[in-house]
Amino acid sequence: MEKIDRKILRLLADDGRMSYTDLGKATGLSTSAVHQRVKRLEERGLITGYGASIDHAQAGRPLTAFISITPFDPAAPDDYPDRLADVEEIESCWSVAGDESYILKVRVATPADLEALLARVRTMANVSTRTTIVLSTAYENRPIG
Amino acid sequence: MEKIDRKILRLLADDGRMSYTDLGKATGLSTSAVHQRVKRLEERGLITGYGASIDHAQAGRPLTAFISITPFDPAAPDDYPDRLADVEEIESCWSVAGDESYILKVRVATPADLEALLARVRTMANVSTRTTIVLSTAYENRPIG
DNA sequence: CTTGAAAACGTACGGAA
DNA sequence: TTCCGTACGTTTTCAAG
Repeated sequence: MEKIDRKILRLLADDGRMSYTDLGKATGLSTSAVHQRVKRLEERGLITGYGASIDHAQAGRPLTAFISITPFDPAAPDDYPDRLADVEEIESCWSVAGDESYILKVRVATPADLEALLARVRTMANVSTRTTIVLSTAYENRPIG
Repeated sequence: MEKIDRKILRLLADDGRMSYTDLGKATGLSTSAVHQRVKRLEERGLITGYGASIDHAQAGRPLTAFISITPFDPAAPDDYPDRLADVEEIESCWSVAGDESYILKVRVATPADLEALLARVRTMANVSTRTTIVLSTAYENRPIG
């Protein structure tokens, strides 16, 4: 991939609403040229979508936590993401190599909600859990060069 | 906060480029009414920004990892986020309550890059590290209702 | 919240380097 | 190919009611 495309990705990661006009000025291309490049980046799947960043604390979910899960039954099928997909408190789900099998990132309103969520996760997925509470977020989802 | 604002947040989290026209149709408001609401949500800091989601694997950083860090000196000042802010491989930095003090989420191209990054983090911050490699991302930064 | 009007933007297409 | 200019419809934006 090319230098200008990288720059476009960086700019759009930083401000997904930047106009093609401004993208053009920033890259030294015409509006239509950047437009074509962005469309191509979308088609090739390099840009997977656009989203707004929400202040979840202000939006009613001030408590963030990581839940690491370990299956009770080592022979159990690895379909945790599917089984947990409907749990809206779960923001992210990674399969990992390490002490545990999966890591979930969750957002809830109160400790009581976290407790209830943990109970749900444990019974839905038949796993043991280890929870790490987030005290503060220094930065999150920074655009990466 | 109100039901319609919640809906707007959800829609924009899902598609940060949705037009005010479409937001209006989805919420039953006029274009300018949603426009005003969105601007107010931005001013109040509920919407902190807009971004494009990048396929980092395709963009040259296929390897994601979590690095948990523990200070060697328990009396050391808690300025790790600042000290590490210039390290572009670090996408997120959380202060946590648990076995460790901070969790970093990083993206690199190769295991060798991860090795070099770990060395940098250890010396820059005078910490010990525990690394968890991400095998696959089931979902990440899902919009939360 | 609505209307309304001007400016800016997205988008498609033909042609040039 | 990739890029540029033009042209048209749509969207954004900002008053004022």
